[in-house]
Amino acid sequence: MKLTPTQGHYQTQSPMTSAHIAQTMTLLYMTATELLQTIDVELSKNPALELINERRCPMCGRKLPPQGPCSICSQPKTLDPGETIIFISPRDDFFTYQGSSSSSLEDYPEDPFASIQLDLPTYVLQQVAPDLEVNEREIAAMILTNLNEDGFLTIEIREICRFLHTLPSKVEVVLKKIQRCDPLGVSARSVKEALLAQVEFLSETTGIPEFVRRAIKDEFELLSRHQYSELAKRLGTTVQKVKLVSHFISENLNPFPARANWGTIRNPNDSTPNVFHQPDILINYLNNKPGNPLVIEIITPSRGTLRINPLFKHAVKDQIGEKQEEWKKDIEKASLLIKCIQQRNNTMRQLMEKLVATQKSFIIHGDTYLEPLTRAQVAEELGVHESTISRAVANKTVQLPNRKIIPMAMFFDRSLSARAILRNIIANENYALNDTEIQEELENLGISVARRTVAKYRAMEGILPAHLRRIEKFATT
DNA sequence: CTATGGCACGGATT
DNA sequence: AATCCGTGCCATAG
Repeated sequence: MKLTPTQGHYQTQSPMTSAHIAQTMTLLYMTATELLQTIDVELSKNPALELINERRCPMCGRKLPPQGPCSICSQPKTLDPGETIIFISPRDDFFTYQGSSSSSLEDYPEDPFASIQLDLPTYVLQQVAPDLEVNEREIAAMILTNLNEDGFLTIEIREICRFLHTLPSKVEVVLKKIQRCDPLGVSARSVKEALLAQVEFLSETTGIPEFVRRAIKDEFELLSRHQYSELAKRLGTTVQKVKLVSHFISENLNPFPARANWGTIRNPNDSTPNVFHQPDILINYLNNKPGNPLVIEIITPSRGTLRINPLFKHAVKDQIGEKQEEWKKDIEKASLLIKCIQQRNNTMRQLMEKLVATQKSFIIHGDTYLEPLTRAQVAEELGVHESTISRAVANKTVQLPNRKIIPMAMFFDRSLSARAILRNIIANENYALNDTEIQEELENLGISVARRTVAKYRAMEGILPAHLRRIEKFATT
């Protein structure tokens, strides 16, 4: 692994040991959430490692103001001068960050091709409709028309009551029904409520670890800050168990019901719930204004800055014999961890630079603009091994400016844009085109795929074959 | 007879 | 070495 000359930054790069490389690799695999957990583990068992309550830039180590990125390291650079701001962002507020939520979806440029998808209210309505009493319908309608883009209810229950002349208890009933629909927890009034709704639903089919409910219900604040020891105390249990709880939550629950992956294919009979982890990368427009440069925020979890405890380091000298050896090892391990985290940040940033440079229009304009890209290409351009990129991409998610959360691997999807165009062709067809005709149409647009492949794409998008579309879309009996 | 889906093969990707 | 993806061939449903 070699350093690229473009990195004019200040990391002190000492020669790498094999242990260093190995650990960097494992850290790369981890999502932000997992990384936080390993750091916590390390902190608790390694006395040489210390967390100081001070914001510092993870790249260069400068002190930072309470908010915002490092002014030096976030300078737009190299590939894309003046266009993209990219920085590593230390955060601790895991379940609560959401960028600034003021902007609504309408503000964003539409993908001219990606036009046909159900909007959230319709999609949910289709699911609840069979379960609703007649007099519950208008309540449901009102709830569903007052959701924001994350799927939260933006209106007070009593307002609904006043408007529809009904009882709060009635509204609650409908609300409960809606919350059981596909973006599980949709129509909740807070992250907390959304999570609880999801727990309720899951508990019917699978087991829920103990304390999960209580942790969310009563100690949500502590939970979202990952303050395990305090949490354990309050719940009257061990830190171990609390970690299990936290892990369960991040694996199985989604704090923002409608934000995950909305608008891609969704298969009603596919039982895997629409759950994604917290994003590891946030992409936004500067000041949330479309048209502004992109701001890439790479999340690195921390409540402060990690460093080697100077007192401990000092104390080593006074120790003798075995004890000293042991302590030295601790220091070594601690500094290794810190270096590896830096390395991880560095790799992630380089990767994102490349990714944004090539996939910018995808990020801004949507699926159809995805450029074909392989991990191998990126690896070569960055001069790192393929597996490094694979690891960096695996299991991570990215939140786009339109606030959808997508798996990072989507940047490498070979057929996404072809499928998006296919969707569009079918949306605009005048009669039900068969697969061969679609294939020709795609050929005209410069996409050559086999007829058989068209069928596959169609299936992936959940689009019916021609003869069935004829009945459904064009009522030609 | 035509349109589509299943299975399996081979090359690319991870 | 394992997996994914596009494709061709063939069976079958309409």
